[in-house]
Amino acid sequence: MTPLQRFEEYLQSKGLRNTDQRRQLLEQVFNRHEHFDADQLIEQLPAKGTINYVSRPTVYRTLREFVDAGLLHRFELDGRSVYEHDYGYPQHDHLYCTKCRKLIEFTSEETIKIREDVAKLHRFRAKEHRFIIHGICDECVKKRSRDRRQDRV
Amino acid sequence: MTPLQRFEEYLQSKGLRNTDQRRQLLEQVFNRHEHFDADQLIEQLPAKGTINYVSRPTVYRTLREFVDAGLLHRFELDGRSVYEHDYGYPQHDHLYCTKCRKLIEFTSEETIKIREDVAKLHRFRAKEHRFIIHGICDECVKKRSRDRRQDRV
DNA sequence: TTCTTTGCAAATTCTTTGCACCGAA
DNA sequence: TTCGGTGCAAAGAATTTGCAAAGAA
Repeated sequence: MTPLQRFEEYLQSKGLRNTDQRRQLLEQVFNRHEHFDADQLIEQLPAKGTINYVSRPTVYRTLREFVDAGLLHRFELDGRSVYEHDYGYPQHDHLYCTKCRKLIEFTSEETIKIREDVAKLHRFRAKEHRFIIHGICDECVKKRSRDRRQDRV
Repeated sequence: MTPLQRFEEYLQSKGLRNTDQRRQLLEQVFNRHEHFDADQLIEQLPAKGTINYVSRPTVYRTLREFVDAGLLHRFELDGRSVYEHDYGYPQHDHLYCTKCRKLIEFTSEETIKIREDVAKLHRFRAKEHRFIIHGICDECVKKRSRDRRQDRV
């Protein structure tokens, strides 16, 4: 089932309507695979006054629906919401470069095991988790040492 | 070295000043060990008009200094900043009950190992990490099933 | 004295809401 | 025809900033 089909089913089940704006946003969101926030999505949409324009409140409302429908994952980074594909996409965690703000995905079976062990130990009903490792990515480390060399010349 | 001594040293090294407000906030913050956000801290401070009142902007500015000084850790939860003791306190991660909003600490050596392995694999300079498991704590599970039983009566 | 700090008010950033009109089913 | 959806403007929540007065060293 494609994200579109899945979303249509969700709308049906909730008695919601399939509008131009929702289709437009779904297409933009599943067009590419990168992580994004509300502003980045709005930037890649048709501008105000153009055809297919979608207002900011509608973007926020629709992103919430995508999360409810199980199409997107939401998490917080630097105080704002970041979204990524969820539907049909395997569980993973992230490395976050605090220099270039890039998110790198990683998977580790160990993580799930820790989650289960810890939850059992604390009698805790784990629903989901966020494991984010902050640091500097390889590119930024290289760029920085290059810059330092040039500074000395 | 107590947090106060450590902070005084930090202020010295930066050429900053030891004010009533900073001392007041340090005392309030290290008085208890719970996690807190800016609002919770402000609530436990003397009210406006009272002696030892500290304004909201100063609370935010000072919390940032405590983080810079290595006294506090900051992380994001539900879109706002949460602080906890860092200085002299061992590394740990959290279970977060989405029902009662309680934060439960846990430690796991495995977590550090995953962080190291993943960082090496991706040539990533890891500085810190946030591992938060969302779910329902034991108390809330029990309370909920109690409520359900009563509903049926 | 000098330069940092503070409180106030206002600005910012991100997100949500009220409401009148529009539109899918 | 009936509700749900949309855009607009405005409201909110959390946090930050400009500035003049107060205060530490």
